[in-house]
Amino acid sequence: MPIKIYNTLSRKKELLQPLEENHVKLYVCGITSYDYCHIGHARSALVFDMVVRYLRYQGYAVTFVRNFTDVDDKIIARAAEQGVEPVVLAQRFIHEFYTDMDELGVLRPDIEPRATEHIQEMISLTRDLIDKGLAYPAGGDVYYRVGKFADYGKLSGRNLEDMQAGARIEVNAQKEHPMDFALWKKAKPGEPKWASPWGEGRPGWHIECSAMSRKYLGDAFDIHGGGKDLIFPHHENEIAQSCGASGKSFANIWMHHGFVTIKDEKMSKSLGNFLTIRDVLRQYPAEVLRLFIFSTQYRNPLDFTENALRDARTGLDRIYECLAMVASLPDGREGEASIVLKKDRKKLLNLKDRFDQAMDNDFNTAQALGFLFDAIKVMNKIGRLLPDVPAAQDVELLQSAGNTVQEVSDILGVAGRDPQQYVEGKKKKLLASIDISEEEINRLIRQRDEARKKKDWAASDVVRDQLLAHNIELHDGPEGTSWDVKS
RNA sequence: GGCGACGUAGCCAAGUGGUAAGGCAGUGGUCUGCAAAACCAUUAUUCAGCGGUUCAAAUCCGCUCGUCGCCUCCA
Repeated sequence: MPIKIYNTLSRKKELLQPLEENHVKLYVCGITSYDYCHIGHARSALVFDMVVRYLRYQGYAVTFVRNFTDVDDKIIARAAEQGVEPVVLAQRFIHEFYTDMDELGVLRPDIEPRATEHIQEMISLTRDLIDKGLAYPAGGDVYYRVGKFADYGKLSGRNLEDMQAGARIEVNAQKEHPMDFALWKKAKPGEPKWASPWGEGRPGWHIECSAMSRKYLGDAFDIHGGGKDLIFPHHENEIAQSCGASGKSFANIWMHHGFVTIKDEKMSKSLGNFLTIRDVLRQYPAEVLRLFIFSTQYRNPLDFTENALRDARTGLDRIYECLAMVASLPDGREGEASIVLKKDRKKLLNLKDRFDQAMDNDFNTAQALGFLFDAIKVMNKIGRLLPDVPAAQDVELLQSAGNTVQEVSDILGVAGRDPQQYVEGKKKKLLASIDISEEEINRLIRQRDEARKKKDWAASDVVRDQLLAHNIELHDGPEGTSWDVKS
């Protein structure tokens, strides 16, 4: 099945047709490492993690490059505040980033280039642009001449005139045009600097992605991704640089994911409404966060609420509980009649196809999850209806559906733990949170049983309420009374 | 001011021309001494509003209202 991806450049869904047969080359803009990462960064990492996993599952070889911006104004400013060297600060937060990514179970990209290790490539790209008349040095800086690049504004759907009308850009006397942007910045005292044909300085932000994507993926590659906020100016400028220098096309498909919002407003440092990844991970396991992120299609905004996270946790429990049920199924017997309805059997057999279809349609994880939960509902129903000696074909159906659930969950990076251990582990964790011993619970249950035998319901209910006060709930079943910690 | 996205049940969210997936919550049922839990079933004559195109529209077109984003560093 062909995979369709929404391309920001054409504003349409397009067929993924890799330049190289069966090999997808993907470049994603990574973080500027000067602080802990927030949930928005987690969405970016998780979305592309899912994309890479899905493409590989569909048989593509994927070369995935994601950079680190480790020299930049914000890093320099923050380092100065803290009285450390910028490189030290950048290195520290790259380390913190890895801690978060590992906790989230994000697969490492194949190549993770750092800006400071590619200064020569940036200088040479800048020189190419000057040679072509697309850039000019001015007072130790080098600027890109946007007016010379005909397609400038094509990605973000703007033109130079409109942008100037509402521009809040400080006028820089050195620039020929207010929208010209820096490829190279002259060093100020005390800042990190490298030698260049234009004097000591450091690269501009946009040039690093052009230089590093060219080095590792070539002039043209398949997919370039990032958050919607990078469309302008970052990606627009990358296109101007890369296409300008190579005279060829650059990335074929531009993928941009939506923001994480809080109370429907973009999460950002300036608004002060951001949550770091570790803030959230303290309260919810990574798999819950993943399920939350994938509960909406990647291009839509995603509002962060306690309620949404709780829903995600309930959903994760459902997946694990279903898988645990399948794992504890008895052996079936050949020749027994099936109790499974034809339409339910079909639903289970079609799960993989439906999942793939949703994912092929611009990675519609929300729809894919809908199909997954639909199948789980059917599996639970069958599991409950199954007689003590079930038909072999019914057991096989559930086991095969369980395998499919496991397989598609892996693509989303959820349900990676042993389901029976998960269910037990959850119980243990709840057990640790109660203030009563198991002996005491069992003693009270025996006491209640005595009362119940005498049909002394009042006394029986007193015990039940007593246990409930300790968050213990009782289940009276045909085989006696069991108990659970209320979640 | 320019450009763009979005508006589907109490909440979240699919659906992109053929008569509204899924989840959470709610309601009913099974079970129970009564409960709880679990499971089963069920929940939008209707898709912000108004017009238009069409045999047929949540889906296409136009206008209105509302929300958000980009135009400055930002995932």
